[in-house]
Amino acid sequence: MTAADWPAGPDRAARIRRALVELVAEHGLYGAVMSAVAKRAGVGTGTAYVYYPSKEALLLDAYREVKLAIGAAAMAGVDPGAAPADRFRKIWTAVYRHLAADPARARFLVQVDHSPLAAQAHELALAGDQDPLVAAAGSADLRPLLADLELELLYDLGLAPAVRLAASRPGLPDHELEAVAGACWRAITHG
Amino acid sequence: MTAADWPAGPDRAARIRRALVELVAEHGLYGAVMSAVAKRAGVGTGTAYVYYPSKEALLLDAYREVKLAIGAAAMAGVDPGAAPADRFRKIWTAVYRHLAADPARARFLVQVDHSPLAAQAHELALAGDQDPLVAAAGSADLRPLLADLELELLYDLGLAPAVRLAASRPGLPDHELEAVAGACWRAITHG
DNA sequence: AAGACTTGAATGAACGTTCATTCACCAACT
DNA sequence: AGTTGGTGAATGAACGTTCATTCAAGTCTT
Repeated sequence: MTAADWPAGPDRAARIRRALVELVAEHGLYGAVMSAVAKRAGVGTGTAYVYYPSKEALLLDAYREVKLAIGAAAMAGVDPGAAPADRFRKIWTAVYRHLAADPARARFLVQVDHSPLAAQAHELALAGDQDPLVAAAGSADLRPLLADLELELLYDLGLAPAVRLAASRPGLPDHELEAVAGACWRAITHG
Repeated sequence: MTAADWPAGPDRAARIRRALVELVAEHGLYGAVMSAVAKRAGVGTGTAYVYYPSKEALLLDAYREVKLAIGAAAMAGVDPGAAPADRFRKIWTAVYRHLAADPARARFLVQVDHSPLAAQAHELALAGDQDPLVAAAGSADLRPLLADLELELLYDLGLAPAVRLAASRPGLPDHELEAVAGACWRAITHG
């Protein structure tokens, strides 16, 4: 490895997670083969197993990382004093823009969310929580506005469309974003 | 084979498709192993290959079948003279109810729709078309009301929530259904 | 040269697919 | 009616491949 290569790779685990995310986005959960993940990360096959005990553990950790980044992006720049509807729109568009800038993450997320790993992944993501909807739904001024539906359902109708949209159409113009965000807000609130 | 067994199995291919749908719903696209599919269908492993050249072909045909059934259920009992918003609500709730009565189909659909097979599956499903949204979106009185978004996006915001809802919450009461259906309608129409 | 880390060929389990064989069924012939 | 022979759907053990995982050997660093 020369100086032109990665700078002695400060975080190999991060590169491995990133490679997994990209390959899952490109070839699906099955198509993302460990040897290919390692190759794209620029490490040997066995190195992945130095950092993770199994492919599943790697998948779950990559999921957690992506979710965490979304949570941070969603919450950055949200004014806690703003009206609930405005806060929601800010969060929604922040999620979309964050993922649209990196569609591989969006596609990765969508695939994991609809796979049998979803249950474990959600549980794990909620544990250390930073999930934007969970945090937002907890606030006292928002909760009475929300329809009486399970959190999972609120997520599916409210924020998940931003994720799927970023996965399939990363280049929507602002006015369409606002329109869809507004529709999602109406979907999760009463009447 | 006695009279108590399957009635001379008029359609083994149908039983194989059904077994696949159930196993994908239970264990995911990967977890649905051909030998298990055959066992659940009550046939030998090789029999699946008498009817289908590959697992992928079987998956796509099962997808087509499920989509076709949804299309039929969605369109049955829709009054072509009704107002567009009412037609949409009828279709939406029909899709939900059809799948909620058989959540395995809903879960199967969701998994395929978010897998790398989605592109092929959609193409194939649109070919023989019976897709409710495509048919509905084509009608002259509805189209001008719809937001200027791609068909795929209209589907994801309009009808797909009914599918996902049926997959995750097959027992929603009528008034919640109406609320969500209304939200979906607002999402795909202007302003 | 000892230690710590990295590697990718080797491993064994599991998968999709094949194919030699079976056998239920039917038609033809006696 | 009973017997024979032909047919092809059905079968499941076996095949070749692929994959996650392991580990003996190599390469740096100190």
